[in-house]
Amino acid sequence: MKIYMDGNDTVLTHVEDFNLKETLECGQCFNFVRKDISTDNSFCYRIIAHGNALIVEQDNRSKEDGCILRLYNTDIHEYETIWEHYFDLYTDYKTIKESIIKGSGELQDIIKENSGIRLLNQEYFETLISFIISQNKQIPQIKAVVKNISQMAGKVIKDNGEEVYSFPDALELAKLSEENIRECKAGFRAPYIMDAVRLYLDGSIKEDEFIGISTDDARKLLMTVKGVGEKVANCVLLYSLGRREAFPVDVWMKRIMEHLYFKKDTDKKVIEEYAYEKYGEYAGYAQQYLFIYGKNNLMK
DNA sequence: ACCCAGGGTTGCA
DNA sequence: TGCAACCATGGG
Repeated sequence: MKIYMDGNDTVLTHVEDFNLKETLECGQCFNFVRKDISTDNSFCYRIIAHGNALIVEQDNRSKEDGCILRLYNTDIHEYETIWEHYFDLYTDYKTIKESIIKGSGELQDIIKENSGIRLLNQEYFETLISFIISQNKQIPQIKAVVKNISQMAGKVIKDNGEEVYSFPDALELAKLSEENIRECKAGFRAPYIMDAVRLYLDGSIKEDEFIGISTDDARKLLMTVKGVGEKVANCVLLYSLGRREAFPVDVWMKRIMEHLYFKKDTDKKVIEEYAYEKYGEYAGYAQQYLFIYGKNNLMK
């Protein structure tokens, strides 16, 4: 990978195993919009993360040498402090993909076709609230609630001539009433969000509490929040706390794993443990490919 | 007028 | 421990 500045933009070339569309639209992230300047040859998105807004474009014309990414109005410092980590760009996906294919040949085609999916490293508090919102909702609705909450409690960010809003931190969110949160269309999840904010601010689930504890203990700690069960906790672990062995099992992952391996109705906890035995530290990555597999083969 | 959405809690056996 | 009703809201 090569990095240089072009005017106000940071440009990355020879980026391997990276696809912006696959990465954003696989259900791990809700704080982005596709920009209408996307074309057949390039995809352009605005992502809001870590208090910043980023317009990023992937040019798909140069596949042999890896892709080209343009981060608009972004200097190298911002790239290195925020986006390199966010996009998981220092992780070698070749090894990961080879390891998964070795144990699961049936995923080979899917991994080759979607070889650019990356696991993002998102902000912990935002991820926690977002996946509390996600329960029993579809992705467009989740995105709408995230946007509503940001507009109500976040900070204004001026980005390329437009005004957008950051996802509020815990102190900003704490200023809202449960009724305010309901107005954002959070529905019955509003008290769950209140509970998460309360526990975050009293320190019991802040980031530091997760340092040096096992993933099982981390999962249990997250599940002390009302409205956080196994699935939501695993999403938070996987997408924001760097626990790449976490394996969220939702209704679809249950169907997919039953279809591929169990051939019968199987408890979600059993599926999660099987995935950890089969994929180990790469279980979370495998989950992304499995989901695409299911989307292509089982969902209609 | 239904039914379901990448769930979780509560209540009741 | 297991199961199913219920939870707001929007879209098919």
